[in-house]
Amino acid sequence: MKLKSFEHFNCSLAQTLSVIGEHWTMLIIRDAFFGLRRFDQFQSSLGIARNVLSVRLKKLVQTGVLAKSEGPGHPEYRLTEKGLALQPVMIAMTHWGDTYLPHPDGKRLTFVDRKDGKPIKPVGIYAADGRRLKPKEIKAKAGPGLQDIALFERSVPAEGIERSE
Amino acid sequence: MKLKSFEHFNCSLAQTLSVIGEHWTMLIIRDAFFGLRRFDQFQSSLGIARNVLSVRLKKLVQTGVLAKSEGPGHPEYRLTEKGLALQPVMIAMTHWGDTYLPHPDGKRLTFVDRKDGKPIKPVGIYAADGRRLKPKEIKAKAGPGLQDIALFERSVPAEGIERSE
DNA sequence: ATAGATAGTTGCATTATGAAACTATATTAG
DNA sequence: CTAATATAGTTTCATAATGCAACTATCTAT
Repeated sequence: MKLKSFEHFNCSLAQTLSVIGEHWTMLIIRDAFFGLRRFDQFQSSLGIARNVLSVRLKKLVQTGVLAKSEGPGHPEYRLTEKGLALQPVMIAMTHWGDTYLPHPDGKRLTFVDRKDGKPIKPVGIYAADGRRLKPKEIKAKAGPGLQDIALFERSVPAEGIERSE
Repeated sequence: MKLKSFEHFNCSLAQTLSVIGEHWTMLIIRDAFFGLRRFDQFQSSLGIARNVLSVRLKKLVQTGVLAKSEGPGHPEYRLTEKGLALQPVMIAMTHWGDTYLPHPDGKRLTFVDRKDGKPIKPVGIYAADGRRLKPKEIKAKAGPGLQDIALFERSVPAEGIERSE
């Protein structure tokens, strides 16, 4: 009765969750984005149990999200390109929290373009021509990799994402 | 020794995770996006244990992500506006999985603009003028709600997101 | 070489999950 | 209206994951 893994789902979201979906993992990645690199930095920043941190870091290295420095000196963990690519996920989640679970005093963090200091465009879904799309203005289409289309087919005309015929 | 909650962190990402970060929760939300509404639909779609599903649904209703139908008839769970606003999170995660944990046969799903059927703009971070920004082209600035700036201050000059001076 | 700091590992108590059986409510068939 | 079935949970129990503290090992500085 192991904790059920999501890897068997043919679903990119489930695949992603199997890598970053465990307790603490996203917060470790956030810390890495903010420059933390060493075991004790993560540990004291998060208050995570050391054994759990150990397991999480190992898996993140194994899945290629973090790279562990080799050679002499204390180990350091840094985001790989694959890990850096999680930035939109992190910012989307942060933005949702800012909006729906806000701090009473106002925004905690703002993300700005380093070049000119202007805030980034709000996270969201945009059409090819740049229009901002609302949840129900989007459809999902099955691609070649969707073999087990059971769920997709079973879906009734959808709430938010209508399936394509 | 309860499972540690993230609510005490003054961090919008942690707040978000305290709502959607538990095992199974994001997949339930995905199913809701694809139109599933009833207990047994979620259960058989995911293969989740019924007691766990029960707990998850209760919490999602309590946090306002899902709304449970009242009155007679079998209960139905639907995304609220707050829940629909998780779409960018879901799509960002799906996109990352498509890119870095792909199915051998190709993309599983494509999201398209319902109006013209064209694929949406790739999920990412965009500058105010529309330029696509890479991870390291972004800085984080502390806002008024960031009272405990310990972590933020401790952060060394950052990997991916440089903190503002 | 020694002392302290950093990076883990080990062992144990508790909580959360997985699975199956059980109960309760709602719907359908007769 | 009643009986049968479907749906929506709850309960119980075994196991795995987490939290915590103590321990060991490795690295760094003096």
